[in-house]
Amino acid sequence: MNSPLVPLGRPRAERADAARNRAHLLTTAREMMAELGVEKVTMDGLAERAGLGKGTVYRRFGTRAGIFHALLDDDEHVFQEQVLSGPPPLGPGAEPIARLIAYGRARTAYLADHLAIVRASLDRNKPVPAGAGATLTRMHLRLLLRLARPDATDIDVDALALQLTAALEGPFMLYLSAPRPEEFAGTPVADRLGDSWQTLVESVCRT
Amino acid sequence: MNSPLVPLGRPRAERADAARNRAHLLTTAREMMAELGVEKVTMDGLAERAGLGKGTVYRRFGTRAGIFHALLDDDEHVFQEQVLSGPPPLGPGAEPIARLIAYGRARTAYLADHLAIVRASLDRNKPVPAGAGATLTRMHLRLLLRLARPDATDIDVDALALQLTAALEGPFMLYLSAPRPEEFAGTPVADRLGDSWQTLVESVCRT
DNA sequence: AATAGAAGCGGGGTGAAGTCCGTTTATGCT
DNA sequence: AGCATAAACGGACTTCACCCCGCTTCTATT
Repeated sequence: MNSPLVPLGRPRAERADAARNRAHLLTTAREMMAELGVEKVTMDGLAERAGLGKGTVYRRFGTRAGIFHALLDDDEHVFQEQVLSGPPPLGPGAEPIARLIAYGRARTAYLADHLAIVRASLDRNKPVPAGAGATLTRMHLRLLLRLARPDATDIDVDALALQLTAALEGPFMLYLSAPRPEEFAGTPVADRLGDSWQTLVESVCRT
Repeated sequence: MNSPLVPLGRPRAERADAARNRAHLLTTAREMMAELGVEKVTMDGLAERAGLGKGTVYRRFGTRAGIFHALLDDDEHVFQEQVLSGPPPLGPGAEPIARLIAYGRARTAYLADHLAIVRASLDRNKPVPAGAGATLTRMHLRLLLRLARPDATDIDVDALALQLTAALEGPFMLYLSAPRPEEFAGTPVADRLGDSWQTLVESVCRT
């Protein structure tokens, strides 16, 4: 018989060699990034250095942005974990407003730390920054806004969440020029944006 | 003698043939955009259709994004004019808060109208959206914020202006997917963002 | 009107992203 | 172990943005 009636919940697991290659490509990409800078990580170069064909690279990651997206994924996951089930005020348990502020600060720091990769993971063809970060931010802000202003029937939570998402992530994605990636992490700029975020949230949530 | 000691305040005016070619290229670009969509406007294609060399296109516009930037320029100029010397509340003469709200609504409408071109004018290499829009927005918001909250020594006007700029323009640049450009102009989405902007500004400027 | 020299022009060249498709290989079944 | 098959692989190919540089044309000057 066909052993399991529902043999494969999903298409089937990734083949072992494929998984190996994915890991290897990611490692190689990180090396190249460290050595040459983000700009110099090309698909051809990566494939060659990894000793694989270009087709393979594309099969695994789809696009150049996809590689950086994958690179981000681990860290993004850790971040998400802390938001969803870490200690307050970032995680659950604190007042919504405190959580909003904490989220903004944490996200600001995260973006500052990952600036180069985040930029590289933007795909100029697809408008929406692929899966990860922005969507999480938007969902989370919407949730917290609703909690913070449960009464407010007058405000458009979806639109506001979208705008605050942009306010939080936009400066890094669009408006701050960063010749040297390390220029933001741990510098006043990130702090100022964090402080300013707090002011913004406090204003918006004042009843 | 060399007639004028400071013969030319600027490098010298654009040569007549160059100006003609620029205009022709812009016209052709508009045609191609209307006919084929933004994506299909390639540098080679544009040059060929205009009956000019690729080199010429590059000399005139520098980069692909530069073309769309130029296409935007006229409208951007009109917009700027209205902000700097049009009738209130968009132009000078109204209360700062009213002007902030009016600016946001006008800018939202503008971006919705020009979505496709604005997107195309983003240069994935240069982080800062080239000259025009964003900088104007940022400057203007900063100015108005200072006027609206002259007392506030506690808030970081620069950072806040940056975040509000992102809140205003970010949704169009990054987060709204627009398979059909006309989907936004004049639809609830733009209105909702405009309304939401008003709420945001009112919150931030409440003393 | 002639002229010098700056500004403009053209199109072949380069590097990188992304596609295609014939070949190879892992995997689950017998 | 042997086999069938879907998945993975590789690398040539296409397309596109952008560069380079020798040649041409405009325009200010005399």
